[in-house]
Amino acid sequence: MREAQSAAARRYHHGDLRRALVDAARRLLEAEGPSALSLRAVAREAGVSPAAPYHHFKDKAELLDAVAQEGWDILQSQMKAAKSGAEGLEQLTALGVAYVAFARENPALYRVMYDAARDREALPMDVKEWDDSAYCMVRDTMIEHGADPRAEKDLELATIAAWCGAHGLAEMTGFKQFDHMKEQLGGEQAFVEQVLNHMGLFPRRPGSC
Amino acid sequence: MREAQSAAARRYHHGDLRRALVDAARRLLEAEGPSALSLRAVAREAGVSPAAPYHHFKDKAELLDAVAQEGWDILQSQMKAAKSGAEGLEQLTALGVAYVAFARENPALYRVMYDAARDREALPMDVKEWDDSAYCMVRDTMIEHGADPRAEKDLELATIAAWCGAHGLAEMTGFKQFDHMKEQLGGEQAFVEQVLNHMGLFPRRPGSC
DNA sequence: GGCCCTATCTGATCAGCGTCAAGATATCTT
DNA sequence: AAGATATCTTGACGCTGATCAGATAGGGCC
Repeated sequence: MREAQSAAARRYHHGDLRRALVDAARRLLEAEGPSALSLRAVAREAGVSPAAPYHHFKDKAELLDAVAQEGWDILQSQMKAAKSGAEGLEQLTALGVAYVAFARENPALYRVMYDAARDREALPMDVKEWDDSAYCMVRDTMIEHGADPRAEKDLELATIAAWCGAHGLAEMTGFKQFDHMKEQLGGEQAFVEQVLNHMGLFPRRPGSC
Repeated sequence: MREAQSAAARRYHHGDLRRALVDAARRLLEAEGPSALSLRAVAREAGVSPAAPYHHFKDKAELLDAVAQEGWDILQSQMKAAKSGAEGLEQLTALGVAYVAFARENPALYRVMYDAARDREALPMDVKEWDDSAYCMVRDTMIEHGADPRAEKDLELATIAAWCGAHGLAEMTGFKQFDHMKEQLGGEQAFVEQVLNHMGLFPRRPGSC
């Protein structure tokens, strides 16, 4: 029953229960999906009583926020890797693909992340100032490939449009309505790339097109 | 305690409890938000015992699916109205604005709609065949304004891209990160229009741009 | 080293949830 | 009129998030 805990973990005073709870939550999330993620189940998984988490988190929402924050960190690092794995303008598509891939490979985590953002505005609030944030990565990539950094408004709108498009695609890629198209294009990856290319990923110069 | 019910509604046999339950659910949803939408609360609001709904819906999810279906119907009719209130290429933007406006004005309902779609694939499955569906409205509008109906794949990809973009924008427009930009543009409506215009709403002809 | 203070964890408890089974009641059919 | 059927109620079960008093352990102070 307690094989999931390390020797250190089963002491009365746990050592780092906060960490252990977040890990347990992520384990449960992956194994059982978001609906199974009860605070009591997390406590059970971590091998402590149902009331123990309340010494480390104000309530369930605060635990979920911590899980979500880890999700943003992982997403950010995967996008960083994707960017450096591509060249030229394809970096933008690569960022989008990495975003959607993360959401598709970690659907439960991605959902927790956005539920936290919606319900409690628990997005990293400094997302625009933080140099490594997904937001800044997209914006900077646009600049690196010719977007005018002085057209600040256009640049920001284009970044927002790209983010929204990626988020929408991430949530809808799994819809069965698109199965036929995915098949026709030779897989989900190709489908995602094509849809991304149909979005205005690159900022429009005034009067272009 | 029972003033919410009509005379007919308070009989032992309700008459049309199914309808009353869906209405009660929508009332609760608007008043208290999605988290308050318990089956027991819906039954209470309809003036009926907690077990009564089970004679009309298999479980809570099936009730939510019925609520979601009404949401799609309303969204569709609002988009139809928006299209006929605009001219030329602006019809496409108008469709997008109407979509986002619906989501913003009925956030709880919109969320129920997409949760149903995600968790139980409870989207109107014939969305592509149904002439008045949002999907077909967008696709047909593109054709009416010069998109080549024979480039079926491109057309479909463009429609999907538009849908994903609108959905993403609908879910993210409320984020505080964008407040500065909304203010700068003179309101949320203008913000939505601008972001939509930065998405590739219109299908790309091969080689354009 | 011994002692107390404080942070941490447990166990019991509460109201509310989704769901089900058994029984009561009204409507429909014949 | 009577029996069959659909509908609703009552009562229960196990689960949830949350709170509280009490048990326990570790760190700082003498």
